Amino acid sequence: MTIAEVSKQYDISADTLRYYERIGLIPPVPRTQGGIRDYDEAACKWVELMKCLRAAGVQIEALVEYTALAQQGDSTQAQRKAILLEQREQLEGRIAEMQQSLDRLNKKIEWYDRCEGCTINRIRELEQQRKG
Amino acid sequence: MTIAEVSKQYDISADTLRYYERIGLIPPVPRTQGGIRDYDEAACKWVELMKCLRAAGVQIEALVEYTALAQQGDSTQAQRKAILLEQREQLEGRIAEMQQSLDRLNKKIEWYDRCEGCTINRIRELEQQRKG
DNA sequence: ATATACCCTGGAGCTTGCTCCAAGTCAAGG
DNA sequence: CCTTGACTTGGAGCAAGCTCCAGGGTATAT
Repeated sequence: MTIAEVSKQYDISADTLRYYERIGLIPPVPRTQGGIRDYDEAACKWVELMKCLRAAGVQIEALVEYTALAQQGDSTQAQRKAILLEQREQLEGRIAEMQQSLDRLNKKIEWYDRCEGCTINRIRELEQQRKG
Repeated sequence: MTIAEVSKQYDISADTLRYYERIGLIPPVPRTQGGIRDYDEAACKWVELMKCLRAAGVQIEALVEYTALAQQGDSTQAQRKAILLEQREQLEGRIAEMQQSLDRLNKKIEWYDRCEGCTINRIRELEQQRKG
């Protein structure tokens, strides 16, 4: 698969794919004898995993470390697992935080719903600003 | 309340608090006659709300717009509500995406659990790389 | 009054994560 | 062979969101 095809399939720009490889977020991609990237299935899977974890806000640094360890083979399994556990914890934390913010947002929206079209709005708004 | 106290209470740097006011993410904070910020309850509430929504990844731009509208009074309620609805939708989307990534991460971790301490690790790792 | 600690503004600098570009190479059609 | 278009690298540029700093004002204690 060429970089353009992978780019299209996973909706990641070719520049970003090259960038990811450059910084070690994905392992070196196989090349044709002419030096052109030729993504195999393993490379594609890696791209897809990284896209997924990056979308969740996992820091590139942690993923780079994970990728580097994976390339060093078997003996690094425990370390790799530790990274995943750490990232899972952080991700769970972020999700919980976002859930709280969502609740907060819902309450704000409910308040707007209740006051819609009512002439006392301004007073309530002032109250809102003053005590909650 | 001085900026240092607010900074401590909400765990936001004084620089960031000034920055937020500068860009209009929070409305102008009351000042002493000497020109020093003196946060009142309304200002603190605003800080707290913005901290919450920012932590959830809501774009500063949308929050700035919301704050600007709020300062224009009553007539902007519908617009403010529209912003919140839009941001809620985006937030729900991000949470769902992160939940998927979490599931993915959990599967990866389970795989490490299953293979822990087993000599066939390397083979499975290769299989993993090749087909899953 | 002067030392010390905190506050002010405006603007420059930094980090993360891309994104774009120049100059050159590779590959497939005519 | 030559054109056309996609691919290559290294490095510069960019956007968001802070973070830091110089130069100066304020406030409180001695």
